[in-house]
Amino acid sequence: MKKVNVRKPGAGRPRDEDVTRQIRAAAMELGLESGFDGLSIEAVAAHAGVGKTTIYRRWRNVWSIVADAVLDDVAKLAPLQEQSTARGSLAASMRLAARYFRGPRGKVLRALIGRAQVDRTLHKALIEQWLLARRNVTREFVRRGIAKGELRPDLDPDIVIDALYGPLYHQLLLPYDSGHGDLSDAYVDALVETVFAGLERKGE
Amino acid sequence: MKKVNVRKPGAGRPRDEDVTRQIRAAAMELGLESGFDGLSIEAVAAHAGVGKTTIYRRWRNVWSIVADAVLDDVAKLAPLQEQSTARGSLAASMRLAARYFRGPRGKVLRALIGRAQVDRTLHKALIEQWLLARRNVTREFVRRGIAKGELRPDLDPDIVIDALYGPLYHQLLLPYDSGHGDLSDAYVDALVETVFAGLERKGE
Amino acid sequence: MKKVNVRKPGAGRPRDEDVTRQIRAAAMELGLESGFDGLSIEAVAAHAGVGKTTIYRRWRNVWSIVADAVLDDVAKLAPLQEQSTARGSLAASMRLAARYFRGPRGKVLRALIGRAQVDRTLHKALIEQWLLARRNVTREFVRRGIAKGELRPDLDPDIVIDALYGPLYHQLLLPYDSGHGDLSDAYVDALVETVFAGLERKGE
Amino acid sequence: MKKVNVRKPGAGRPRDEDVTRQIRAAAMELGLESGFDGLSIEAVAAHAGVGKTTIYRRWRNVWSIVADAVLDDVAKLAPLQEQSTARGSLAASMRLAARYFRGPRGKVLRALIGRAQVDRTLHKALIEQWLLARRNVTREFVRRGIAKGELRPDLDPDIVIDALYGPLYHQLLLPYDSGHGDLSDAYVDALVETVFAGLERKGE
DNA sequence: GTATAAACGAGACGGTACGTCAGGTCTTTCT
DNA sequence: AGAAAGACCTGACGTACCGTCTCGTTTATAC
Repeated sequence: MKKVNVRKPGAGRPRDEDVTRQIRAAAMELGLESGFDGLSIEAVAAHAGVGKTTIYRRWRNVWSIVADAVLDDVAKLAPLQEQSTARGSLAASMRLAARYFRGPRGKVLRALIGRAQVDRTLHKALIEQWLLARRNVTREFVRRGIAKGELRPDLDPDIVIDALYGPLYHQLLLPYDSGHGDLSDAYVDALVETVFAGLERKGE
Repeated sequence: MKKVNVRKPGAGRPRDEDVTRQIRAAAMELGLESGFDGLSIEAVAAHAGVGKTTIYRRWRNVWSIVADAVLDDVAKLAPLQEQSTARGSLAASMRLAARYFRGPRGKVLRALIGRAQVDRTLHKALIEQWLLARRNVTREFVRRGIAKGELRPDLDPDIVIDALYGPLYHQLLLPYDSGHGDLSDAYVDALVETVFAGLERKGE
Repeated sequence: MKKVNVRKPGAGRPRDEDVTRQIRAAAMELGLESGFDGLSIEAVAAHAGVGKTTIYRRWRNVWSIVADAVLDDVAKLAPLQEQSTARGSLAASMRLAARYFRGPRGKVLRALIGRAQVDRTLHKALIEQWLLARRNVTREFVRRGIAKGELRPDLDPDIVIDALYGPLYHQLLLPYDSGHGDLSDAYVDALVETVFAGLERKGE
Repeated sequence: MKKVNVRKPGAGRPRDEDVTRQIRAAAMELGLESGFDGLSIEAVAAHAGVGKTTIYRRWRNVWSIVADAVLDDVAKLAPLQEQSTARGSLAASMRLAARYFRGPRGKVLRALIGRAQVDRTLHKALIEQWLLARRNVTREFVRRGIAKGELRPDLDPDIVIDALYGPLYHQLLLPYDSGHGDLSDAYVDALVETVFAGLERKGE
């Protein structure tokens, strides 16, 4: 999302990285306190003590700033966690994701996913830098589970992940408030249990 | 979402329902052809050949018009379908939902859910008039499945529905384009199969 | 300079003439106190307590406002004065013009003529509404002087007026500060005397 | 107008006079082809292939560049010409001035005088380097004419010059397009004739 | 029938933000 | 130390819409 600077070096004054950070911070701060809707370049510039041009030189619109700020530290904030079993890895990682969703950054992610429905570039960035970055790792959890005989051999990893994470995104974006709609660890555990065991009544 | 009209009736010229329909239509048309982002009251008014006041008299903002247009015909366009088994009912209804998501209205729903992340009123309307309206019926499918011994007796209906529909919304909003990311009937069927059977390898 | 409003009447809210006057006044006030250079639409709007659009709806740029304000009351402020002789009429009118040039409006006129050198529309407006409006009357003074035998019959009225008023504009725009460079009545009188009598030494 | 360079010589890299000339030329070229209004330092720098700083090091603003370019060659381009009689000297010099006014440089002079109405520094420069430079010489023409008995002994040289040159500037800045408004030689001759002979009908 | 009252189209109004341009300064590297 | 490049803050540009407010007109009920 950041403008790549391919240019013969040494020409002109270099971009000030401090300024870049200030802008990112200002955008997040303003967004979190007064809502990401109505977040304007003008306000961010003022709050960061920066000219508008300085912002436009780096990003094309407000959402790019926010996306930049969020996607920069995906890995740190909602990490994936491998354990000895596939079920363990998935459950642990889902709990961490749910925790992230519940926190203040969850609000930002919601706004970002929301805006992405109407902004192709952001949509692409989100899928590539957020979704697929995580899924590529998660798929391996599933594959290893299958290989080790833990999981059914005929499973499609992506469908498995959809069945587990889909509900999480659903609760993030459309929480219908029904007892466990708060993305609690209990909800995650119940969900994992349900999906792993299946819906059908066993035996006889 | 529509402004309630508390007034002694018969006084003054009545609202023209044709005008209301024209505005709704104009909003949808403009949104579908040039994107719901950037859809402005001014443009809708011009396209509908109507004064701005006439719109503000009925709705508080553009998104209310769109929500109104969409939520009006939820039941008709993505109906729920009961069959003899819970699995049958759920699978059939999910296929209809997926079809709706794939169609032109899916684009609108995406935009609406997106916008709702940042607009409390819309968020509430969407959950109540769209999500819960459907879920209340769907829950019965699950309950009857349990009652009939078709499904595990310890299931939480909401978690079941999350596990089945969550992936659908996930694919609607963040399609990561991986083979079956197109909300096809095949995807729905694979998903149903996976969730119903569970992930674990059955003992010997 | 004012936008002519040819439109079926009764359509829409009418322009507010008070607002128009406020804007004109604000422009003049700001210009006189802080210089017409650097006079911005934004400042005028702020000072008049008016939105920018409201200004753009009436004029295309700041100079049009000023021209509008000045040219509106040309006739009142630097009137032409007919007397019994051509010389009397010309001298009296020139004194009034000089007085106008000396006053606060002279500063505005200077700025306006200055700007006109670089703005075709303004140039045209100035010549038509200011210069020719006056000259058409002044020419009659000269013609009548010729008819009455007061002035040489072979004179070209325009050259006569140039010889008399040219110096006045010259002193307005490029005052070289040389004793009588202040557009005083004495200067006007000396000028009239010199031009009327001619430069040549009369043959004995 | 040029920044004077009082500095111990040999310290650092010397100013490149070629660069100075390029900038002057670029300013004139851009001004003549796309109007002196809207002439920007940025554009001049780009057109001259020069950094903005390099310009600011020499001049304080665009108009200083233009003034510099014009005033540099006043003497060459609109010279004063002494002849045997005062009338001859004045008429000849006025024709040369009129020719200059008509030419491409006249457009620049107009713009400069225009801008000077709103820019004190430029105003001062113009009066000193252009107007007074010429007038000091012209005054001698008049004085000698008086001394030789050619002209009335009671004349004020400045008023004489105003009466003759005033109309020229008037026609330059506010050409009202009336037959001879084109600063032609014929116009100059008619003007000289009129002013020298005076307006009054002679004797009997 | 004639008030009265609201809806309606048009468009003016005070605003906010947009994205761009230029101003003048500062900072870097190269000459 | 000069020069070219370009980042930086500032402030104005002219435009698009916002939501509110007149206007004159139309369309209904109620007196």
